[in-house]
Amino acid sequence: MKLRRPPRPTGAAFLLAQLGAHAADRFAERIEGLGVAPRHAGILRVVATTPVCNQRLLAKRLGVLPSRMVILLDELTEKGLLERKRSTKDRRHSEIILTRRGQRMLEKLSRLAAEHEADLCAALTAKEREDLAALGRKIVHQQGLTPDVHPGYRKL
Amino acid sequence: MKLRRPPRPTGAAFLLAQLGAHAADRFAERIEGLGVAPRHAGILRVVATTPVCNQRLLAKRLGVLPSRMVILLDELTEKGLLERKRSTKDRRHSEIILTRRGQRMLEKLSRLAAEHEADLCAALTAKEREDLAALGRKIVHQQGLTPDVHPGYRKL
DNA sequence: ATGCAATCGTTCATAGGATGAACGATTCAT
DNA sequence: ATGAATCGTTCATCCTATGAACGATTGCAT
Repeated sequence: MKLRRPPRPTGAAFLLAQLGAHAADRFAERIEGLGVAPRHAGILRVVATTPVCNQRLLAKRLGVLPSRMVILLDELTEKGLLERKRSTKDRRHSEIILTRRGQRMLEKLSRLAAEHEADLCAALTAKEREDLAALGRKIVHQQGLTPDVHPGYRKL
Repeated sequence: MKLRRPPRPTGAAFLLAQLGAHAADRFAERIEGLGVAPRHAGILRVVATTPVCNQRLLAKRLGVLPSRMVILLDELTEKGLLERKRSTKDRRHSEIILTRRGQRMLEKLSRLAAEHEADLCAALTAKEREDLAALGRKIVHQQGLTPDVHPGYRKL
């Protein structure tokens, strides 16, 4: 396929979008065997780092509608990775807690994430990786994004 | 919301996915007023830089099923941005060509992309932007991604 | 030349995620 | 005590993704 060159070299914004989609896809493939999808992984991550955690909070933090969060938590509950515990003080809330199995799953996910990172950045030296992360963090901060959370993993 | 700190600082892979989704969302918002979605923009871009261009080629290059491409091209044709011209030599193919209007749309998109880039990288100096882009290009190359194309813009 | 496989664009059916309205149960405020 | 607000949940609806199948057309082998 013959191509005319695009007028300008590819900008940083386009590269970020391209690489982000690629990274998300590859991560999804990598954890597929564990029986959970990236969106589940994100939930487990937030639940583990949020002491008192209800569904409303989770939904808002992950940028998902509460009605959707119900389904995702149903799936995770069915897999035995977390439990809903009705609060005794305010029986409208249900506290979300990780099961032992959920904690083990989170550890596995952590290992796979490290492998994922290594593969994705195979072209970079250790210093370059840190430079890239530092630049990324600058943008995340200036753009007002919540660290360690991102919306819209695609697929599954 | 009180949070325990995640065990490790955020890795480059996660940052890329987070920033990529953010960049894609912001770009989608920015071009919304033009009446086209990011996936349309991607198609126009490829059509403009591919001299002889049929639907099969487009679909493969953009990672979309041919059946989906039919619909996307229908939408762009309805907006008068491109035309399907049956090849006289092989009447199975239809050559996709940009209309004048499509070219003007592409120019507008180009301007908005530049603004988008400026806003997204507002936290970085010119040199930092170039460093970021250079690191990104290294990864794109090593990962075997097609330059200037990325799959799966989300939304609209 | 004829028949067979392959190619291209297209239609169709199906499954799944996103979105927002509405509801029951419960708690809070006045 | 009554009405507003909160939380989890159900439901209906829209849009997208996915792949099977089809008609039209062409290339190839015999």
